[in-house]
Amino acid sequence: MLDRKFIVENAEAVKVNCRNRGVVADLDKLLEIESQRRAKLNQVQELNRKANEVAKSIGQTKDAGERESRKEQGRQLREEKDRCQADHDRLDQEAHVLQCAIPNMTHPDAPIGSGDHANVEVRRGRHPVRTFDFKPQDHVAIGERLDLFDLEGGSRTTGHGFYFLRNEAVLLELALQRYVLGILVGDGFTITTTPDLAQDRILHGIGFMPRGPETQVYSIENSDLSLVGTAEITLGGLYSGQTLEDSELPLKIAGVSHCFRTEAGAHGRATRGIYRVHQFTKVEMFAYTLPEQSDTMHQYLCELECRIFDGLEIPYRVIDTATGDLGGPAYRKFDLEAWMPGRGEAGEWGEVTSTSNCTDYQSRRLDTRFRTKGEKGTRFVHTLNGTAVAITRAIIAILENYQQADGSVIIPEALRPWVGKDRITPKLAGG
RNA sequence: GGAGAGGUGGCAGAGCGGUCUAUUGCACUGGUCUUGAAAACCAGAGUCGGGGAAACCCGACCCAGGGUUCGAAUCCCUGCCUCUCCGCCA
Repeated sequence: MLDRKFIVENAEAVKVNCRNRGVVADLDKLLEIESQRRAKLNQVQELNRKANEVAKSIGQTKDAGERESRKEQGRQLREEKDRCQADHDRLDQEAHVLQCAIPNMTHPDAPIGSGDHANVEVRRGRHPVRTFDFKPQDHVAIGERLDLFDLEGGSRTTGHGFYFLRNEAVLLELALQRYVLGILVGDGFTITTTPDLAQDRILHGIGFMPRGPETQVYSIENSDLSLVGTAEITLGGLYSGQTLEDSELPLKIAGVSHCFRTEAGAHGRATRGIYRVHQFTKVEMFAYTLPEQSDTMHQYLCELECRIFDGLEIPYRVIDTATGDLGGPAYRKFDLEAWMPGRGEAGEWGEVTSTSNCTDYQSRRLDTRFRTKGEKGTRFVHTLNGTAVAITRAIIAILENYQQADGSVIIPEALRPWVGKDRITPKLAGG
């Protein structure tokens, strides 16, 4: 969320930003409520001051009658204060709801607009799109032929959108994790495995909406817990309420977790196979930085994602996401879209990773601050997140790009140490 | 799961209804002294919010949330967390 004082002082810029992002927010109402709240706050503080004064004087008063009359005065002041406080709290709550609906400000270089045409391709991966001398198949057909997924089994036990990985696909999942973790450790990340559940207030802070008809996540009944849609939630919540030292920033953490998403309202061609599923494994990168470091860190995370896919020798392009497609917390977002030759009529780009700079939007709600030595007070850290690897999407990219005319799939060299073979071939019938 | 102990400033650790504006020590910052440093001495110092050009003033904060009271770090209730012991378990 944005700072309330900032909103009041920059109302016009905030309005323009909402318009660019296609967000409807009642800013005028917020400004009105906020000014009422300020007035109430002053009343509360004044009444408190008076009541404190009275309470203090009673201890020093010897005369019994005088004490009684002061007590009565104190009682009345506190009662009046409580009424004002209740008014204030109600206004504060109202303002908070409106405030939460306002998206982050936007990086000046982010393209303005919405839809695919507005997004800008900023670079391509090192490996060009491969040309096939046969009609490439999609991952569903490849997986079926090589016995790599059981979609029906997932559907039977759990429901549509769930799956079993089988055979080499399991090894691929583990190999991908091991491959990126090696890179991340080498780059100074602290690697972690995270809880797959988090408290609703943490989900809120990150920008998710647990519970309610619009929710993107699954919630646990009779608790304040939800399954995480990404480790961004737990990694971002990790220092909630904490004050870090400026000397320990930037902090680079990676987390391996399962991701659970309801994907409410997402249907169509792209739901085929394991492209859009309700559960998958992901290695997520997260960074806490000083405000002046976040732009550089964002570029770095994007380059790291590129390095990971270049290392897998998969063609991709990088997209600078336009304002209309940015989620609420993001100040700027880059997506990596891998070439998926089996998709659509003649192949399509499909999102495989994404990295966002959320500036202080999340840290303000989660109350994650930093202290600068020699400086008074604290400031909010900047938070950034990026996908190191989302297993299912990466598997799709591998299978479709590495498929061979004979029906086999070559294992990317970078993964062979952990898969233990260089090619997936059809299983022998009856084997 | 059972029993017990405890959560107070960066850390250690007092306070048990109004002299708390939270004692004290260590660490920290500035100053005096010194060629420099150490020691000693003096002073200062938290966070959030409100007001102010500023000096500064005001409110809130002793794990969290409720309650009692004119007044709560202190008393009562609930929750969370930590530690010790026992049981159980991968």
